[in-house]
Amino acid sequence: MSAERSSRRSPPRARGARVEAFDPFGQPHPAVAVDVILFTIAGRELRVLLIDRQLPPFAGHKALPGGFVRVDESLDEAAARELEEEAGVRVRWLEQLYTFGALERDPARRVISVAYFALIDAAGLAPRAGTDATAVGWFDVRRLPKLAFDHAQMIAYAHERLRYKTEYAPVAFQLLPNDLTLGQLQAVYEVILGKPLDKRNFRRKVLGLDILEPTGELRQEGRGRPAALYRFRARRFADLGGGVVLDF
Amino acid sequence: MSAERSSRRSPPRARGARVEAFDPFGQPHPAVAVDVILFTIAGRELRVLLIDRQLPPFAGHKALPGGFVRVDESLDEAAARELEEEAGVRVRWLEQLYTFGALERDPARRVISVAYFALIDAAGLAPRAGTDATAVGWFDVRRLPKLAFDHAQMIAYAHERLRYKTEYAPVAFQLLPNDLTLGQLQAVYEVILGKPLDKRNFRRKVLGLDILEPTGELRQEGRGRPAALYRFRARRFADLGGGVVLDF
DNA sequence: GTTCAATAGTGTCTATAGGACACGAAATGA
DNA sequence: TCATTTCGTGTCCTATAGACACTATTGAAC
Repeated sequence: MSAERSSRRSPPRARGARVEAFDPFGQPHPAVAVDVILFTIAGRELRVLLIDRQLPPFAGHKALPGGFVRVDESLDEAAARELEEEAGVRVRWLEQLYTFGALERDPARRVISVAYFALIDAAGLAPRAGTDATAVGWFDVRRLPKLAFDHAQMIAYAHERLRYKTEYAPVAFQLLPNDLTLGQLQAVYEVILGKPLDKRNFRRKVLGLDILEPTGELRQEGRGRPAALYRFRARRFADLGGGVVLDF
Repeated sequence: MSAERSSRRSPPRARGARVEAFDPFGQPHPAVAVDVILFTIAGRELRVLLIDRQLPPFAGHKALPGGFVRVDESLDEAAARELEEEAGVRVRWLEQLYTFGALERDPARRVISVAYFALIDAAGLAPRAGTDATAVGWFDVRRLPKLAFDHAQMIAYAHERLRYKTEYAPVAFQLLPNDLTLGQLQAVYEVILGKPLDKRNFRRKVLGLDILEPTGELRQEGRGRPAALYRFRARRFADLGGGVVLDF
């Protein structure tokens, strides 16, 4: 939701007053925001990026990065921009999740929020606080703090979509570096799905999909026998099953 | 789409001027609309409901029913209301499809549109023109006229979602009366999926789902041997796989 | 340098789901 | 009564996925 998150355009005002946007004919009108659920994998946990809200409503609560959509940018652009501004994170791929439009989801005014979700590999784990948000951090989706607005619902829905999508589309690769081992990949699947997988069945299936090519190199994964490295053969993200590829 | 569809709140104005909504701080702001893709089955075709636009932009074009979201209604309510006002159709069930937010999708101003889709059985085939729209009609999805805004894209996406959903959720029942024959049901599946299905495999699968109970009656379907009637055991729509149940 | 601990890598059997496939039964209309 | 239309039924085959256990290679500890 995101009301008043953009401090740039949200001067302090009286609490309790319901302030609305207006259409060209002077009628009150819902405002439009985007919120982004950004997942990563670390420590065998699925984590989501949250920021600290500074302004009411929900000042002091954790919230998803997000903010109002500008009139000169698309929804996809707004989501990518807010993620970069508020969390200092650039993503290659975004997918629209759902649009939340309940009347009282923002207690201060009527805001409709288009939720997006995105995935990032562990290398992007150190987000810098952006201009708008002071603190940024990663939280285990199974142990979330109290969240502003309906952000808990958004995260739950995003997690569900991620689970479904993992079953039929190669989205899990977004959570790993380009070169990866089958052990890493299986660990990612196990974290997302929340259950252990059989190693032999997993390898048979993944290798049968013909989306991995061996690099010929080996990698030492802690101790133990070194594992063969593979590279994800993304056909320009054509088979990610929807979503938006950001080209930069 | 849907800009200026609500004639009630859209007086004539100069062409070409880009009129925007404003947020509480005087900044230009996107407006929010809903559009509804309503499908039915008739004449072994999948048909979609379209209305005639009266006002620019795209005056004279066919368009989806839809309009601006009011500040005192949820998105779901707005979609149901517009469908009833513009097309005289009440539906029991709606599902949010996608939110379209490209900059130039409405040439007159910035409008973000939340698309919904809904299904209705053939008994609802005679929609009355509502207050806003003069003419309402059903069109074969394979042979659509030129459409306003990005409505052709919306319909294509809705059709795709309907196909996917048909494979795993019992949505097809929305397109048939309460009491139905397996022949009718198979015909609906064949129209949605666009391919013939094997009768014996179809019956084995559907009956194995345990969602149909025989009423014990027979129905004469034209000529030929009478068919057994079944009733869909909707567990309060709990297994429709998402969407909004409207209770009235 | 031997042993231990940790991870990598490999094949078979079985159960289930789904696709292909053809004919007799019951009704209507000519 | 005959031709036409739709209803209703069972078997085989194949593909997919789950269950299941052992050897190989490395680093660390002793």
